[in-house]
Amino acid sequence: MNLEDIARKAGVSRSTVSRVINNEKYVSESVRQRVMQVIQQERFQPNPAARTLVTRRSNIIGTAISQTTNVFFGDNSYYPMLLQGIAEAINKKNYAMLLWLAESRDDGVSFAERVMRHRQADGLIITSVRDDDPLFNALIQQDRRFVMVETPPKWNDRISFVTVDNERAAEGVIDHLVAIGRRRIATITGLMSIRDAYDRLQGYTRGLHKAGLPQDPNLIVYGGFHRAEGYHGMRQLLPFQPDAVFAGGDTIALGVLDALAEAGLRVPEDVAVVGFDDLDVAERHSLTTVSHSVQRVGSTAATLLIDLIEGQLEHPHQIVLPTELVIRRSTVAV
Amino acid sequence: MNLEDIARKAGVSRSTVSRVINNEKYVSESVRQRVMQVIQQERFQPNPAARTLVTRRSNIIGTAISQTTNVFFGDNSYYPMLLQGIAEAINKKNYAMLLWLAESRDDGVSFAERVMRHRQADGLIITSVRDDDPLFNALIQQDRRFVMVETPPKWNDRISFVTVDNERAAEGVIDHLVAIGRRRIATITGLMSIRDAYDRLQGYTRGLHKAGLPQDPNLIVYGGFHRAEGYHGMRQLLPFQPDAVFAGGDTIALGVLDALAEAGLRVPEDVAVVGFDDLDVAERHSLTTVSHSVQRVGSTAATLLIDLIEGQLEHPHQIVLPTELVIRRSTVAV
DNA sequence: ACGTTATCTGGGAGCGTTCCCAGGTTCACA
DNA sequence: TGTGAACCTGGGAACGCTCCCAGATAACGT
Repeated sequence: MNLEDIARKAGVSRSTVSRVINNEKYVSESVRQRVMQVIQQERFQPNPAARTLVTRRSNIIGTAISQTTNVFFGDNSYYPMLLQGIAEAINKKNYAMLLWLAESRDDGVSFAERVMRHRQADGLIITSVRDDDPLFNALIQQDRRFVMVETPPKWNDRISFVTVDNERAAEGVIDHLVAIGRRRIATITGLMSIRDAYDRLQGYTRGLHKAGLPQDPNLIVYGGFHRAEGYHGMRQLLPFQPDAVFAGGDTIALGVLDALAEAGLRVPEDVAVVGFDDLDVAERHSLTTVSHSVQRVGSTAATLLIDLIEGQLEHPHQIVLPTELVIRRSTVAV
Repeated sequence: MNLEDIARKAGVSRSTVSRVINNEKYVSESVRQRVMQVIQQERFQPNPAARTLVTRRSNIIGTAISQTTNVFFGDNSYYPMLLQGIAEAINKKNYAMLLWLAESRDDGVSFAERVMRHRQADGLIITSVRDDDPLFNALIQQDRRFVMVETPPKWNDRISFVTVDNERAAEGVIDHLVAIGRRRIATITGLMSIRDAYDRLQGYTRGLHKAGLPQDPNLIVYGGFHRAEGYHGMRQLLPFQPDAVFAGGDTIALGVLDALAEAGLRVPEDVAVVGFDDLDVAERHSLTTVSHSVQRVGSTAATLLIDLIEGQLEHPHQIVLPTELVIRRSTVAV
């Protein structure tokens, strides 16, 4: 069943059917009605491949999450929330989403290669990219259209991205901790090869400086975004008796709470804890955290990408979303 | 850049380039080398739309998750795990995945309509379908190829699906609870309109019957798969003093634990708790549960679908994966 | 009445592949 | 040396759309 068939049944030409389907003007009302009826009756849907072939648009955008298995799910609802946000925006614009998840073990074909190989998408959303990410580099090299969630590895003003002001937000965290009287403020960072994590550390440093507090290297632990890393990080910090810990991500903070509970320390009386991202677990654990609506980041990124694709926005375009410090019982007892 | 361009540069014909790309025989080694070199040098990749147009294959499979926002993430890592499993299988076969997530509010276009509209996928994986699911019905009506994860609403031997033997597994749970001396065994079910939940309840009933225990209607609470529903369900059960609770899903079980903790009851001494699915949270909460590797369900479904698409398997095909009762501290104290 | 313009309709060309067939060469074997 | 099979290569046709142009008809102002 194709345009020609519909045309025959409606007693018009292929072109006219195409006009009706694409809602173009210059079709008389009576003809439009007749064609519509045939289309509905036959449950006709135009072949997307043929359409894509000529328009060079698939109305599909791709999302590539280049993280290993264990990060995607688990405590970490970051990616599901991001996906949900992307899906929302996409639906609104009548696009579809192609999803690639990296695996821990790459059997032969690398993740980047796999993503690059399928070229059906009009554009890509990528996230959690490291400095040396092969996908990132391949995209640039082959001049493919993409938007990053979070800040690009090396600041590059030719890249479009959506992020939050990590540095300023982190600084705000320190302000808060100082305000509630903490002086030995530690931090456990996320992966330093991810720009956001790095920026949060910068904010931490600036916050301490501003408050006139000394920076003790013993109070900085470099880690990753996993709960286990938060746990071990905190155990490493314990001997140095911090009275507050700023975790570079909520999942890390959960690990911190685990370690503190195990050590018999009270939160927030003995140690105040702050996270980042405001994942749904944060509320459940009464965790003070920096909120920036991960879903909103996702939908913003998708909307941006689609606007770029449709030429309604100039490339590159960069968006910094606001953050908000949500104060819960992990820093201020009720 | 297309086949013809490559052909010209390599001094051969379009057809020959096509043969090289598709790794067909009847191409001399020297020509193959020459063409390959040009392809690599130009970083040529064939246009997927054109290819799809003629082959009627996109090498894309779709996954539709028709659940509202709040189920997708949160405590519930079920879907992310499923996706990861699907992604693994898909990667292996060199397919890509199109993902649709339902939203809570449908703005105009329904979820089913949206999924049906995009016809790029060679087949679909659908999950968490209710009795009256419009997507389910539309797929059948329009004769689209699909595989269900979990048992179809009404047993229909024309549908391909992957599931576990929910009834038998649930029965095994009751056997275990009886074996550790429990007599007042309650259950909180998932959504009854989802077949799996219904089957688990059947297994519960059969288990009680087999053990010669009376079935007390007060000990059955009909709910949904959310943590909050587990919590409220348990509060509803408290007056009837059950000594064990079989939750129709791990997320429900978490809610049960919340309510028990709040009521000051000990697990498992006062009340034993069992879940279903063995999500990663189960281990963290030492929850006895029925394990069936959600990831494996996902990869099995994807593999099945691809085999059906490629004609290596007859449609319909139905797979029941094994389950295993994982005993942890929520039923047996150490 | 006649141009001029807006409205409507149809058909050819082309998007970039794969598939099929025809023709040419090479090779094994009688 | 002839003959059939296997091997290799090229070009036309088709997949189902959109885009462009040409032509027909209606509407309008002078």
